[in-house]
Amino acid sequence: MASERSGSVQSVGRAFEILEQLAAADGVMGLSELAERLQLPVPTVHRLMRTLVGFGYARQLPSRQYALGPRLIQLGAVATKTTGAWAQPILDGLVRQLGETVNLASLESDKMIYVAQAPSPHAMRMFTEVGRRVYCHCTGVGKSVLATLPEERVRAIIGRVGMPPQTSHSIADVDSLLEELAAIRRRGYAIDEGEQEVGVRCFAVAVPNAAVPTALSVSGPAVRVTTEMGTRAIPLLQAAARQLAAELSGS
Amino acid sequence: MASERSGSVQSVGRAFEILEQLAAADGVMGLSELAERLQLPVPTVHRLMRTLVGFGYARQLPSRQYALGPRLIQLGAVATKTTGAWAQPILDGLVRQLGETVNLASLESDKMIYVAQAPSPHAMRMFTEVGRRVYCHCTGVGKSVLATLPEERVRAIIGRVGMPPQTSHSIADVDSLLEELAAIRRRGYAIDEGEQEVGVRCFAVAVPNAAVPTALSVSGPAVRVTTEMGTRAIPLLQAAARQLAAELSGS
DNA sequence: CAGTTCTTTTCCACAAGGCGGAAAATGATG
DNA sequence: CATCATTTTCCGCCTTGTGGAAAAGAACTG
Repeated sequence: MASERSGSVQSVGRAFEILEQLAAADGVMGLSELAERLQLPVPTVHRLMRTLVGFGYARQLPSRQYALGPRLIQLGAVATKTTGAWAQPILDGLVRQLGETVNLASLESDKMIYVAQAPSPHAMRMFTEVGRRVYCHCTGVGKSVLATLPEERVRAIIGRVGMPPQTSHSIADVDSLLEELAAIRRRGYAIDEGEQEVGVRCFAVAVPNAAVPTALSVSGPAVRVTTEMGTRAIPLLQAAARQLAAELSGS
Repeated sequence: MASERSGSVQSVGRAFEILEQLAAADGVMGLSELAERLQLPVPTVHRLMRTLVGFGYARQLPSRQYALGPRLIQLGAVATKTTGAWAQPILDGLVRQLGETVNLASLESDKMIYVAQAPSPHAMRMFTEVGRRVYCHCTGVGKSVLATLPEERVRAIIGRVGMPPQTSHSIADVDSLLEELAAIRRRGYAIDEGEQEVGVRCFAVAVPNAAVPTALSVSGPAVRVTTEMGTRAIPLLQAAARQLAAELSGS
């Protein structure tokens, strides 16, 4: 599950696996359960937990269970700001022109993670939090990014995380996906037709030559985000993507 | 600066010190600068950084500088949710009754960290982000918490972080602070009269018997948060604090 | 309330894993 | 193209983390 690259400091990796595990369980967990899930001896986990608690990255409840600590709040907030800050004005501009939610997402350990968002002014809108992680194969941003990668790397990603379908429209096998990616490369943008969530359509384009593969999308209910809107949105998205790319290499 | 408790795993502690350092510098830093600030040899920092980057908790910019990574966004989001979730309804209730911003903050490594907030409906309001950390001696929540601690512990905290004044109203020496704390214990609540930010008044009470010292406050511009409002707010705050304490021990 | 079982925590001998000095790559600067 | 600054790799030493075993606490139970 966690990406272990060689040359990594073991204990640090394990500490973060613990935090991820807690986050996945959405909050609290006992020591032994934690050890069980991570396939690590209990004392080892305990020592790491003590360290995390000592620093405030985890806390121990009166029930002796563990939870994520408040110190992570600040780190997360700063990370959000620094990751998305440079993009925010551009996203805001797009929302002003298009009136629908615009997202920026990057490839991170085989999934897409949303790093910035400008929400639509509409009351009924997508519920997508910055920081959320989604599969590549069934999202506009994910497919745009995959389309920029060599086939072997796409296969590697799918091999590791699989292609669990999110809706009945989700692409379910590798061959269909590769075909779709070819189509995306041809036309220069990706469409998500309710593949991630029923009734939601999304247009997406990749940010060219980004150091870490990144894409930009507009999404909203299919009744508002129509094909006609697409013809208007695509050029704007592509322009914004180029602008982001420029800023990215500029700094 | 960072709280090192014995029995901690060295490399894990260092890894987090790196992240904190990056967060403090509000974003990006080169390897050698990082090593310099942490007083650690460059190769050591490099190895830890490689680990952090490998896992996605840090990223390396094209300029080879390092920044906080997107993976922290999610951890922070979950931490925020699980830390403040149980308190949110109570805070929301207070805002409905008082019409001003309500904050919940906990003591964490000698400073107060905001763990939950319910913002005032007013347009002009305090800008306080959840996750932000402030000094104890010049905030309502901080003073309320200090007032619950034994004098020696207060002295220890001040000894470590000092009392840098934030405004001309800030308490600037230990003796005045201890007097103020005595007054707070007598009357049962703390007042912050523009000690943290000019023109902002704040009433605060500690959550009794919390495992980790925690306090609750209402704050806003002094023109709205008047002394008269205080007489109305204090009993509500105290009731809410008791309610929080109950929930805290209940779970 | 002793007896049983589960979980958390402490202890400690062992050696794996991390450490950091030195040197090699890489890239910036004049 | 030489020089300087910074990042990255290498590798031997030994500190530091590891995890089995056992103790200390909670939580059930008859």
